[in-house]
Amino acid sequence: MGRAPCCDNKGLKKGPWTLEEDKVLVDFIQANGHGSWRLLPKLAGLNRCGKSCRLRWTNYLRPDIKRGAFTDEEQKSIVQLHGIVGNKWSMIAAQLPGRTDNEIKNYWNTHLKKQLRRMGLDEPPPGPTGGCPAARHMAQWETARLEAEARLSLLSSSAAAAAAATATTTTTTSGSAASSSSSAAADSKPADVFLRLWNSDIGSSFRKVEAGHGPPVSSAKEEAHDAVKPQGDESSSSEMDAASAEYQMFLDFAGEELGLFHGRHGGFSLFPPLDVLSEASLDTAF
DNA sequence: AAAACCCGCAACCGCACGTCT
DNA sequence: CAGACGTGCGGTTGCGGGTTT
Repeated sequence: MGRAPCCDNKGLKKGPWTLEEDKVLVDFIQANGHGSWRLLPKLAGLNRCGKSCRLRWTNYLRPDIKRGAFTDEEQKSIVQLHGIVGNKWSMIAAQLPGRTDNEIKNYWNTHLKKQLRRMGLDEPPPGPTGGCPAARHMAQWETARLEAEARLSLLSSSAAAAAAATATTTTTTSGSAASSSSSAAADSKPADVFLRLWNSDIGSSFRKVEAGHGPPVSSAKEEAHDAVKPQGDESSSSEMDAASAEYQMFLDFAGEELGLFHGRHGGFSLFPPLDVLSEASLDTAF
């Protein structure tokens, strides 16, 4: 595809922004919005390329940017999300209000990477398909579990609310959340994907595994499993292997096929907006 | 006190993707 | 349908401040 070079215009200023430039940019955007970034510098009277303006605004000048040290909660979120989506900084940033992708990326590279190394965890190769398998699987498992629980809980409450409000309902909706979700399972809307998976054979096998062992595969076992086929430890039965494979199918299907764990424009969402979910649930449940 | 080194962060660069014509 | 354009993203670089020698 053809692609116009962006910042090759001679004479455009590069490097650190001055206070005056910042002020011009902020004033202009607050008055007019940013509109087309390419046109913005001309309209605002800045001798910068549009890309530079956008970067300055999104990473530094935006009023909703949270500055200062990352909290423990934020750190945990970053580590967990990184385990799931890899170096998808914008997706991670989307889960941390007020933080920019650039900030998170820098924080990861300068603090967390080192911290993990110090803790004896090898630095995971970035990306959903790489990394410490145990950490990644645990993070994915936890995400999938939370997602499913949230949906079940929402469906349950919305079904109850709708049943109370609508006495004329002919079809019975008083079943369990699972039965509600079963009807939802017939639908193929993205919001119901987790429930569909959760109620599938694959999902039920994982619920069984979780009930007995927590996450499907223990860290040590998984590490060994991934690195070299365990020789002495055959206690990891074929059942366990099958569960592990199904678990991976579950996550891969949700992630790869349906774009739940990644996607360029906000495809990843731990908890989609409630209104969207409730709407979809109500649509399909009733 | 000064040079060397280290570290964190802002900014740049180039690619990828979606939309428009 | 192909190419041009606009934008967003991730990786990398370079500068400035702090620390160590």
